[in-house]
Amino acid sequence: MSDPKTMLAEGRQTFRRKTLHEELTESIREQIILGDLAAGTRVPEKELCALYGVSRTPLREALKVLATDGLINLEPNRGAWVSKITCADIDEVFPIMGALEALAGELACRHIRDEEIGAIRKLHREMLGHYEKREMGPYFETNQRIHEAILAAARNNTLTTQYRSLAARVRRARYVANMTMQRWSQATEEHEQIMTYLERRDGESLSKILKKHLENKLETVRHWLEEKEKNADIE
Amino acid sequence: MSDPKTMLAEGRQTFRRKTLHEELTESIREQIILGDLAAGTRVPEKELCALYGVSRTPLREALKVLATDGLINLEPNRGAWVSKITCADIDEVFPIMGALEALAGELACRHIRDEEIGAIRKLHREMLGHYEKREMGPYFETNQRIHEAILAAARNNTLTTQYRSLAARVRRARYVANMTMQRWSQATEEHEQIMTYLERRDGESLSKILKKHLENKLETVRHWLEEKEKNADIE
DNA sequence: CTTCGATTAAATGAATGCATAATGCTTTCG
DNA sequence: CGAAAGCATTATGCATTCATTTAATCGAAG
Repeated sequence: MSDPKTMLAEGRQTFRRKTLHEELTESIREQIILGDLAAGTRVPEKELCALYGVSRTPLREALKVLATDGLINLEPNRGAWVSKITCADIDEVFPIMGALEALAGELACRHIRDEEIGAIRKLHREMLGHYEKREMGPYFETNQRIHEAILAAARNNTLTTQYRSLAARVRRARYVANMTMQRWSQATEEHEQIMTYLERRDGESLSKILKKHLENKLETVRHWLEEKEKNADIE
Repeated sequence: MSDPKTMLAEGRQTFRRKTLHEELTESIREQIILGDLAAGTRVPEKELCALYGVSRTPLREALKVLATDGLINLEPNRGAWVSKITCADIDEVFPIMGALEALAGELACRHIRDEEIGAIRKLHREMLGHYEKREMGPYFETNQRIHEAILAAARNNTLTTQYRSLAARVRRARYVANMTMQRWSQATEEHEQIMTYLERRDGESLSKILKKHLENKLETVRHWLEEKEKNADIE
């Protein structure tokens, strides 16, 4: 897109001084995604201003941006919250991510170069290693990099942006969700198929399996969230 | 999502006072979509402030939001432009819209009620009337309402939001693009099929035809934009 | 005449201050 | 003793002001 941030990303970003509100947006977004700012907590402007040592103006601009991204809720005269993830949310978001990943797979098969497939294959093997050692954290990490690589191969910046924006909203949940061993092995199997279709450049099949992969992922997160919401009712 | 704007939409929005920056965001967004603010024009803060009679603070907040929506480009210390629509842009955006509409169709078939199908059928007939009378403007209008109705039937607010955001970015082009008669009749035929599959609640087929519909739409807009960019090169 | 540089004007980035709406507490009355 | 109303405090919305960057114009040197 004609968005300067993406267009000039590689060439200029390094020495382009960022404005305060940009840095704030990134920083706060990260805090939310990583869970440092827990879902549901209020975000008083004054407090964050003190924390970052800035005035309210750039902070408020950052909050507006995060609100349109869906990470924060703003209500006039009532302030800002870190938006909660509910079952209803992920029921909405995962199918969309599925559709986007399906498209990404289709496009990737058209555009991907051999060396990129090689790189993904490597990531895939790495992920298998983590699976066998039951290293959940590194597994997630590598898993995410694979999906990012497929997105990159799709050569559609807007698609990447949209996907990331949605992913950020649910990532907090995905980090914590404990997969059952059964689901984990199933996911790994799906990834095997993803790899196969990608190497065959079979866009249609890749598209389908990616969509299904997301549907299954939804089930995992869903179960976890239902438990959590049940517990939350108690307090 | 847990966005208060959507959650409280029916119940409270009517008597919830809007803030200045919200009104500004809406107003400017509309101006851009309708083409009152032409693509590529600079948007000096001072000028818009004078126009709306507000200070720079809420205006700047509105611009930040529009920038994340992709309607405006912001470059630090250099100001804001209404983002241009290039061929590259629509090549990126239309496939995504296709994927989203396909999903919408699939979900709609699961959730749509008979009376909703009836309403769409009515819009469909209305659109056919505009087609036969060659009324391009009303045709577009009705066409858009049909797609909106399908989205509504999908019962996925996030999907609707995402779709609208993308649609806004290309709508300016779609308004102006002149369809050839051949393309126009093809589009009408596609809509006939859309209607059929929707009434059969055949999600898979509806999904496919909607995706294809968007692909064809892309071709139309593409041709028009290529012409335009050629002309633009002259100046 | 062209080009490089400096100075100045204009526009954006950020901070401060003021007005207003919302919340919590106290007080009073039923 | 409980509930409602009024007041005080706090936080947000917006305007204003100050600082920094960009760019434009004018002048001087090659």
